[in-house]
Amino acid sequence: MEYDFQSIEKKWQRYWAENKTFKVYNESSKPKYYVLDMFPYPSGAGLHVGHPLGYIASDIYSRYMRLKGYNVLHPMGFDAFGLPAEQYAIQTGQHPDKTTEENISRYRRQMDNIGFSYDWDREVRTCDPEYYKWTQWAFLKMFDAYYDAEQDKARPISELIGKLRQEGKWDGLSEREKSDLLMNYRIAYQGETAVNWCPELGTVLANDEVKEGLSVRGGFPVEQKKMKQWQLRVSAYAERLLKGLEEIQWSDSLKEMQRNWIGKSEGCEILFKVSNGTIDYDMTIFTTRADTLFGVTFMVLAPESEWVKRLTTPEHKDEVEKYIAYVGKKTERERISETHTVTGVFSGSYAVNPLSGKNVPVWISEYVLAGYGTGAIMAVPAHDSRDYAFARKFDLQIVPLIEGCDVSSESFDAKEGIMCNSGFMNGMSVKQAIPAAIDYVEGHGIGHRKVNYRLRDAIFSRQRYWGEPFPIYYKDGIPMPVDEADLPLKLPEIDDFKPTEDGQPPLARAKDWTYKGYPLETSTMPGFAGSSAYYLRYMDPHNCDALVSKDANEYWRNVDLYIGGTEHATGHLIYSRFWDKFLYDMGYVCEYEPFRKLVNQGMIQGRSNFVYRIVGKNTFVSCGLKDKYRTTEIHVDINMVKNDVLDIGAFRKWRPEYADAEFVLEDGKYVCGSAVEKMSKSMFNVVNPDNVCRKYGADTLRLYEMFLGPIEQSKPWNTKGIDGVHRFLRKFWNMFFEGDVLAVTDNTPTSLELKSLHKLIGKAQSDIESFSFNTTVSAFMICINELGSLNCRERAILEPLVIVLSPFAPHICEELWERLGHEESISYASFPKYEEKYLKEDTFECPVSFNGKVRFKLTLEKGIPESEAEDIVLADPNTVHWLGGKPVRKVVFVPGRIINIVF
RNA sequence: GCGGGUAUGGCGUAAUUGGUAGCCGCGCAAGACUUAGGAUCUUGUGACUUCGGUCGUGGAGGUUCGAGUCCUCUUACCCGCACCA
Repeated sequence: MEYDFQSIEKKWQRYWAENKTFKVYNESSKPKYYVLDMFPYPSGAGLHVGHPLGYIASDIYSRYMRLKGYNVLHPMGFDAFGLPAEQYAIQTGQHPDKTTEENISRYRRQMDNIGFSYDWDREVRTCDPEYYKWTQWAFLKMFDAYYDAEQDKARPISELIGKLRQEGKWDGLSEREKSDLLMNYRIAYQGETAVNWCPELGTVLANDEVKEGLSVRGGFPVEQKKMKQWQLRVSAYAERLLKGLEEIQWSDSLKEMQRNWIGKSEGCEILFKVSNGTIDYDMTIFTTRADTLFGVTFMVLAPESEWVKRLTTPEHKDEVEKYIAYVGKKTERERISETHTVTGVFSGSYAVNPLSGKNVPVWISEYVLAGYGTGAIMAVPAHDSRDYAFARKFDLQIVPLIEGCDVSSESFDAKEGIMCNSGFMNGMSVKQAIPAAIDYVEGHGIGHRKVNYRLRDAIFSRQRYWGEPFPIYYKDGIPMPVDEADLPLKLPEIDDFKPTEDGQPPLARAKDWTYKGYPLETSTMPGFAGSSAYYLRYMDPHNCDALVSKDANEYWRNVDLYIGGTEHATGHLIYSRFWDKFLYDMGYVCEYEPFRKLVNQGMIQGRSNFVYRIVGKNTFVSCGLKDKYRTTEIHVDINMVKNDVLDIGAFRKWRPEYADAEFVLEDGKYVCGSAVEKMSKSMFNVVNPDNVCRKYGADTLRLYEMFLGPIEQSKPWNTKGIDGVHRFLRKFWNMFFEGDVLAVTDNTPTSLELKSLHKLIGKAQSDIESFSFNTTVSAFMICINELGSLNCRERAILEPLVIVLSPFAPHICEELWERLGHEESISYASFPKYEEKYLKEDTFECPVSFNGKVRFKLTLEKGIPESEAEDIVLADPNTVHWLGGKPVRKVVFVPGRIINIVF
């Protein structure tokens, strides 16, 4: 009987939708399991074969856990606010709402084609007012909270006001003073800092939205600018975000990425007396190398540091101002690319080294960052390469502090060796000197221990339209929260999505954008706002009274398995953990880590094809001959290329300018060049899963994507092996039929058949649980080959087989399940029990090798029970009694293993 | 520069976690059935070989009776961070 995957898949996709097979309830006697995918941003390009990789894996796991008897929450939604839809709106005037809606339905259609087992009744969309009501709600809660350092958690701001009142710092303040004071404490606060300003996008960006000085979305230059922005006090959670990593099952690399991003460094703050000749100040710097204090030969301030003004002496004023202006003009990108050019200027002031008492000059240089530490450093050129480069350029003194180190051509940065030139530290090793120096500094009142984090507060406002409006209005310029009862504060309609002529965000165009007669905030929230707590909303998506009810939250708790890409390592995955911890502090949720286990699926790269056009001509040269000409490489649509051979007819039709193109062929063919690149529309290398489904079916696509290799590995898409997987499914299908009739018997299976089945069950179980889906697929193929050659037709074998395969290839399995006479969906079946006893053989040979030379075989007699196998002594004492000079006592037979020799 | 990872046939990969290296699939070769094959089935397929064997998991050492797996050094590639004091 023919395996008609198209009608089978259509039939079951409809059946699942109509019967709500995968609807999941919050009440169940079963244990819960929560499997989550990172929800997609619905872009205009649609899904390509890379997207479903993680979705297929999570779907397999969900289906598997259902069969294992769990109540599985497996939802899907859309991260629908964001820049691309808005950029598109600006260009076309089309409302982002409309394009977003269209994109979502395309995504939905594509996902349905693959047969995912989502409970679509729980779908969330971040741009839906009923959803973003809770994003705004969380913001209000953060606005109304502060971080209590003593309890080490967030508390309502009313508690802080109580404390301030007791300390006499509250009563008598004006409204504005009160507001300004509280802004220094609120978790969500408005503050003026240097931000990443992207003029092209007309908005500020968070640190994780900027890479190499360019915006991640769009790749436009970004500059540093001081602006007043809404921010989230993520930095208050730095230590807890770091500690929490220890108890979650994420990959080491991902945890490491978060650790780096949080960037904890332990050191101390040290007070330096500085003087500009007329006034003396105390200036604080941060260092992790207090042991090098005796080698400090100059100080450096960041150009943006507030100390610059105070310490610039009149005779250096011109020069310093010129330098500051020069630095200020540079874009972030220029600053990064010119990292190795040393620039700086002398302020005219001097500082006193608190240990040696020597006067050292204070310089200003862009290599010191305003945002880290105190924006000022002590420079130890002998032991820091950056200070070294600076000292060499401006001819400053270099004092080595480690015996025998050579600083004639580079600094000695390693933390090893014996100290010298260092007063009381002389003779100590560096490892001893570091704590000794800190103790000394603390003991003499010139500084104190300090832990610094690289993690900054998250800039939370965007000067854009397509995002959540802030529930904030301004009463006489003082920011006030919108009443909770008035949420959601809906995004107003506007007719033009560009910023206003005077640089106001687009919301300033909205008519009547006011609340209680006062103007509302015109910025909107960033992309990560809506994605920070979406996993909580899935637990209770239709609740109008709470983000998630207490019952629902206590049942589902947190995500057991989260699958998604690494690209969110320092964005979403930090913010989401922060957001969750805040809600935990305030008692709204019961778990302080949102994602227990996280698996990163690798990227599926595209394989691009190129043609080579001779410069200035409309002639194209085949790849092997291209070196004989001056050519330019042009991406061609991979749909016009088969096995790297170009379909010339299709190419001529592709673009009008190629209609009369000419070709220089090799062996009568035009051979294209190829490369592995990111799958993207602009490189014409996108493989659409719809096409694969049409040609081979969703089950083949699912199996094939898993078969491609380990889930965490990145790999290029190639369709070469897909026929093999498809063939396997056809073979599987044919096992059930003789001609056009079902040929399944109720005979008792043979021991060989049972062995084959249980080998598969055992392997599938352990492999699925360790996410080795590629080896599971291999195991299926082996099993089907074995059973095929045994001409297996027994229901007792085939039925469990269908169940085991069903998480991977659900459509074909449902169809067979039904034909086997079952009325309920296979989702309600239970995973077959693995029975080791079927694997036992009557006789088996255990070859053992040692010394690389001698080999012998051990044969266990028929009928010897496993429990007695331990006591079997090797038959030939001359061969094995001595192994590497040690006597062999016994040989233990362990099922599934070859042999274990015990000495 | 710092951190993480990877390296196995022509290709994607596997190896019971220290125990017969190369499972499964692709590709390739031969054969069968065919008017035909980009269909299906069977068999073979790491290299060398004087057919006895020998060599073989990026490279060089080491531990071990035994190493793809553990340790040291080294090379190449991928990813992340990067004047973070």
